[in-house]
Amino acid sequence: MVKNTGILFKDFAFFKDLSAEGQDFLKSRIRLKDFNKGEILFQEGRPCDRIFFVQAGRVKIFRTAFSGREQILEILEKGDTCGCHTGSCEWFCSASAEALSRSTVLFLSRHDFAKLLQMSPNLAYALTRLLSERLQHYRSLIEEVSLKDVKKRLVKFLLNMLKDKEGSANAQETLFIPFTRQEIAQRIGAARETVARHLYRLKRAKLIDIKPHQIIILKKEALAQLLLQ
Amino acid sequence: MVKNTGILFKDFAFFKDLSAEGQDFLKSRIRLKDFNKGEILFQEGRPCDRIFFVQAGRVKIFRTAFSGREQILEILEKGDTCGCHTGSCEWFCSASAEALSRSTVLFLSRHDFAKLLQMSPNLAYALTRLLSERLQHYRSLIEEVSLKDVKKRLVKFLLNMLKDKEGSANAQETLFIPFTRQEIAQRIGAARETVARHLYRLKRAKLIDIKPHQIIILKKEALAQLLLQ
DNA sequence: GATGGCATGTGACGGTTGTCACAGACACTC
DNA sequence: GAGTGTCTGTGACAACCGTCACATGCCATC
Repeated sequence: MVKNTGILFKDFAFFKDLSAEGQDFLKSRIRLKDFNKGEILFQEGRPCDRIFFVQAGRVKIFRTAFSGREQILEILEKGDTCGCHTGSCEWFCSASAEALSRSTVLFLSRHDFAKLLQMSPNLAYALTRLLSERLQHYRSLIEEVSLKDVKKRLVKFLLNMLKDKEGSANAQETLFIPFTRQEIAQRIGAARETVARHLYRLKRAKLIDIKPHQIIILKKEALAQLLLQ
Repeated sequence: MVKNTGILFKDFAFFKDLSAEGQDFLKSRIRLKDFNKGEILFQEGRPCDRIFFVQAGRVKIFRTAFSGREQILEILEKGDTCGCHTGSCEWFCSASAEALSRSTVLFLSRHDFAKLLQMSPNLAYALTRLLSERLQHYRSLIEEVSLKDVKKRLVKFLLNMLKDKEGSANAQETLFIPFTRQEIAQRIGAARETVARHLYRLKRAKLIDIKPHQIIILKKEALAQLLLQ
């Protein structure tokens, strides 16, 4: 079932301080599973009996309204893990998860993870850091969705993608966008059409250029300026 | 400076598993401070060098937009603590905090708290739980602000207040509302006027009744029904 | 009892945004 | 190359909501 678990500690900074005992336990208990694009890892409201770690691919964590509209809470990539780590008090999934592309995921039962936490105090400490970072991300998302209009949220999204890219410091940068307009909309809490409209408004203002799967940032400073209004 | 620290372990379930060593350390390092209504505990963006625990009163954690509009992220009461607990990676406050009423707050420096975490593995474990719960709260808030209209958010707010009250199971319940309309609006991400309008719409529909500082839930089931649309 | 400050209710108005509908572009399969 | 499905842009429209403005009510303080 578990192929090349050696890779485990390379991909997950999270496990790097695990004791030898903890490593053995982890290796013996962890399970590997592949998901195709569109497959559901778990669903909001269902019993939550295991936690997972993304080894490859991209997984979206999201909430769905009765209307069918979705809000993406976060997108997990290699090395990331879901937020359902409490020892015992959280019995139901507080969100759903779906693979955005073919993904490889490591699973551990809640029970085993709790045991692992008890065995390795360092791990609990590392977890508090990880959860704290997630908390900050959520705080920003709340502020944006609640207090900023779609235009600002979109610009912030583009500038964040640029930051993550951390490439050359050119004034003109090409962003490869691995998301559909629909997915961008669901991330920033808007409708697909509204996102398309704002993108073209930015293009007409000559702040960006739009190519298939790409967005070229023409005036980074001017975009940043838009956020300060 | 620290009067009757004995009360510490009674009010904070969080510290109950602390080792004797940890207790001594905590008692020697913790500081107490009172805040009047409206006073700022810390401000977004400023260096974040200490964490705090609310012993009495109510403290709002919030974000402010350039426009001046606020979104309340959470309200801390007796026994609660702020979310800025990471050991070293979070140097700036990711939100602001203000006392909603006269409040007594315990302070610990970041450095001391990190030391305490290292000393007491149980504490780190308890902290992961606490952060996980906060994460869930944030997930709900994001969904509501992003996917629900003000009417639904308001009804959800009322029903949550009813749940927290955990009193008698009467069909007709009186809620004491310790918030101004403005504060309710800032909690659910809306404008003061919109909240007032929706409240009166609910009153005209005979689902609630409105008295000074009180809201009487007349038809709990019908209110819950509104959320399922 | 008069005054001022604050919380509140209400009307008018405009802007943003979601929804519906449809057409074009593109990739992929048969 | 035809057909199919998905992604995308765009127009029309209604509705929700925030903002401004103003009146009212309540309370505390003097």
